[in-house]
Amino acid sequence: MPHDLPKAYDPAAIEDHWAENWVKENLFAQPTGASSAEPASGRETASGADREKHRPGGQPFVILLPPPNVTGRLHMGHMLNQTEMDILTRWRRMCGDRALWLPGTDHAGIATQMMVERQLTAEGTTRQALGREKFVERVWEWKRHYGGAILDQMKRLGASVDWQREYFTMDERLSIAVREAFVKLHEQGLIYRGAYIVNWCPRCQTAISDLEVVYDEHKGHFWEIRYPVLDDAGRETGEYLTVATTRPETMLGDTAVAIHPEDERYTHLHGKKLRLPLTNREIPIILDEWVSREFGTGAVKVTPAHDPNDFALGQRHNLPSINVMDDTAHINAEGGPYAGLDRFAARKKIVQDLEERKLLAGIKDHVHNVGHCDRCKTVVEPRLSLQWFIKIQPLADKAIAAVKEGHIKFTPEMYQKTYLNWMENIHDWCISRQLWWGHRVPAWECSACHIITVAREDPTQCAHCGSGKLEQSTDVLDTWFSSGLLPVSVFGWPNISAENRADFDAFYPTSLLVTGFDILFFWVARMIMMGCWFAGEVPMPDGSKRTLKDSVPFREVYIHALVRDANREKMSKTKGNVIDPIEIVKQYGTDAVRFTLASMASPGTDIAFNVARTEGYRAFANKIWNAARFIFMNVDKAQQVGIKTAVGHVTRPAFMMNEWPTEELWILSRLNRTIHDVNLALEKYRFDDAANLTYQFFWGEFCDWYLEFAKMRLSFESDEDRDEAGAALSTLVCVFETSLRILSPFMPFITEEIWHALYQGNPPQKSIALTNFPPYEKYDSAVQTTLDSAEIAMQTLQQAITGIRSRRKELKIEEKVSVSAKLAGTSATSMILRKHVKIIEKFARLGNLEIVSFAERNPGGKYENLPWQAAGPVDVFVESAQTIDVPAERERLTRDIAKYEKGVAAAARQLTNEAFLQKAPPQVVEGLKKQESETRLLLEKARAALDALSG
RNA sequence: GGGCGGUUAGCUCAGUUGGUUAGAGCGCCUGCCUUACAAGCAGGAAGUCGGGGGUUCGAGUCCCUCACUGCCCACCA
Repeated sequence: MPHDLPKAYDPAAIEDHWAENWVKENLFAQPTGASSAEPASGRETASGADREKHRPGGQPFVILLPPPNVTGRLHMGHMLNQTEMDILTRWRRMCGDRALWLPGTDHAGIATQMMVERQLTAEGTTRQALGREKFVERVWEWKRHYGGAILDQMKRLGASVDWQREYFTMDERLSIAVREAFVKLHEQGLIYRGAYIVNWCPRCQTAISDLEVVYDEHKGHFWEIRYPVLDDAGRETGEYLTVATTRPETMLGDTAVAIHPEDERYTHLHGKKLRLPLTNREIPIILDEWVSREFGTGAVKVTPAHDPNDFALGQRHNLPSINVMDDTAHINAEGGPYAGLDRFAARKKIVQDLEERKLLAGIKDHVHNVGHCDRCKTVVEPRLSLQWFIKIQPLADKAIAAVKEGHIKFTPEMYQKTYLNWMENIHDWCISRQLWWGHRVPAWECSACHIITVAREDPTQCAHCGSGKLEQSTDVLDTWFSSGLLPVSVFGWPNISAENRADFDAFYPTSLLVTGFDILFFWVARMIMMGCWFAGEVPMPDGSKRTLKDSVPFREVYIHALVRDANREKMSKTKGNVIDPIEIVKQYGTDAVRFTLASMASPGTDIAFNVARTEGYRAFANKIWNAARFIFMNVDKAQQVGIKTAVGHVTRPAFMMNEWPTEELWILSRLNRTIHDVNLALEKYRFDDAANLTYQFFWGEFCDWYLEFAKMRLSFESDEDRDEAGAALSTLVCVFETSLRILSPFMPFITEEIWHALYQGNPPQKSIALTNFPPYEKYDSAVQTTLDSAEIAMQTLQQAITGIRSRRKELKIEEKVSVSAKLAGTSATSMILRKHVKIIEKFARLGNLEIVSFAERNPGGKYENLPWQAAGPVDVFVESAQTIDVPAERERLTRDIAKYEKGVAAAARQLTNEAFLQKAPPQVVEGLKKQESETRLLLEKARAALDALSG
């Protein structure tokens, strides 16, 4: 029997099953092409205009999953990222949009190559021994076997992606896009090849881009080296020019020493030459204003092949460049006696040799930043080498305009500034890598004329001289070159033909990008540049020219925070504080972990992931589970006496609304408000607000109050009881089912399980994910008035009940003991209370309840000598056989009096202020007046009570 | 060196355009196995909103300043 839920919620028992089911059923596949022309549902929610943006059914909502590395394992950052995307996608799908969430993996050049190389090392071989072709084959093999494990993990998390559209960045169709982009940019003169200083990783043996270098502060040294000054005949004059360097080994490649032209210390050296120690080469002294007179010794050794600044100097002064290191940062033949030494060994030896020759003037401690390879942490060597670059300015210009003109919106907003700042100071992008795994650069060098041919199809002869001796460049492209193209390439670019453009027309630009700031420049910025550049060439569906507005790869970017450990430390393998999401999921369930992440995801703040929080949300899931059990139990009871409980609507007649039980009107009103607020929160990417609102509604209102109230009506004894029970049950089921749909984007598993059980195996859809997100109802004013007064009534009841309970506790009355109590209020309040005497009696465990109006509240009889307790609009009076704890009572009252006095004084201060009365808005003044009089009343009561106690 | 954040209860965090007595979860204290749930229920304590100054009738919220803290960019050898 589907209603037979186990007593305790056990996520492990339900989640795997649904995760598999969703994939198997292909539940979230979005068919190719143009809209299925589903009519607009006409649903309306509160924020009218805002909702219009996407609310009409059938509008595309497209998210590209930031493709994880094919070698990747899921970490908390992924899980946060995916939870956010999934919540939004599920929500929009349920709102009637054509939601498409597109998954894939990235070939991740360096990372993957490293992985397989490590494997080869273990086997006692190397990629060089294997050869390029075999190696690449090997990587493919690896990818087929182990790659994409992360997507399986993603399936386990219930990500509602379209698995039919899964891509890999090295897929043929995406490779075609990469090639087309390269060739086109080359044709446009925006790709060039040249010898420049690039960041070189000696371990990876490849160039890397500026972004892939991370700088660490390093306590190093300044070595001050004396370079002998030569006279015109080339003899040492006995004078020395001292230079300071942090990398002495690069002196082997020095081709000058630079000084500031106006540095008076060195004026006499203008035009002179120096002997470069250890190599005996003669190098000139050059004058350049770039040199800072204050820094170091004011004389800079110039090594154009190993430093970007020196390279620029070399260009200005026509200096030769001598590259003294090989690909592995060992000194090459240019280094003479040092050839073959590793750079650091060479450094040591050179310093030693200089010292022996008395050419070392000093060693100073010097703290400076040293660049490391982002991937393998090896110290990066700036090095002259022949690479491919993108002349980035024209692309950056468009990318800047796209954002400045508001075609792309960042959330949180501040990232727009970060983005623009980077984009406005961008440098040309080195896109070639000396790796084997990746997209080959489509350029061929002719061995006859040495001219390069760049082509879409592999050329058979040189475009320049016709020679057949062509060799393709051994370089591959930066991984981010291909991922930068994804928004266009996944929808078919560059093959956009009349028959073949349905996807592009329907889904480009994508709606939203959800990602971390760590790849803002790597990926987000590159996608914007490439998207604007290439999509701009694709005409609009109607044939008109595509403007920048529709060329952007996405309309919005939501940037989320970092997930840290419970102590706010960055998670890292070396620190050993990495939390494996899969482990946590096994322990607490996916739903609880998702809810944890969502509830903590306030924009701009890092998330300190704390399992205590997850425990709390597992408890929440358990709460939902047990609410379901309770409801099912009653539905079954009803069924036994012949009452059928339909799911999905309230059965009480609307025209009798005023007769409905207060709690029903109240919960419907709260539900509607929750729907409104959750929608609003999700629109603003306030996952935390949305989650907390839902939590508060379900636990704090639905379970704590409504369910408890409803229990009083759920009796199936007499016929009369049964009618009432049936009606109560149908409202209960309706509200519960609606709550499940609100919860479903956050907690897809438990809601799916319970929802199916609710329908006893005959659900109206295959999944709760395919139902509608509850629409916010805008009621007409008569209905709204009824609901509003129900809210006031309910609040009064809650305050009365809580007040009595609190009073009982203070009087140390045992919970089981039934006592008498008296409540007083205004005539309106008394009326509400009288209507609900039974409820109050039950909830406050009273044997007798007397309700009076303020006018008649004077204590007497058994209540004599007992103080009143104010509970909002109600005065509470509880009988007690026990003697009162006078000191405790006095303490409480004194505390209250102090609080009230403070409140009254604060209010009075403002209310006697002419300026406030004049300038503050009337409702603020009114509110304050009301508050003041209420507080004053409370104060008087408390004082009277204290007096009574003393007297 | 330049830029951007953060500082609110013991902990982790909310707090919309300045407006009534600053909230939540966890933790803590007290009492309850009340037949959906002890992963629960009921009640309770707890904050000079980092310091100082200013604007305003009114400041957690706006401005200035200081302190501490985190991140991003740059990379003068």
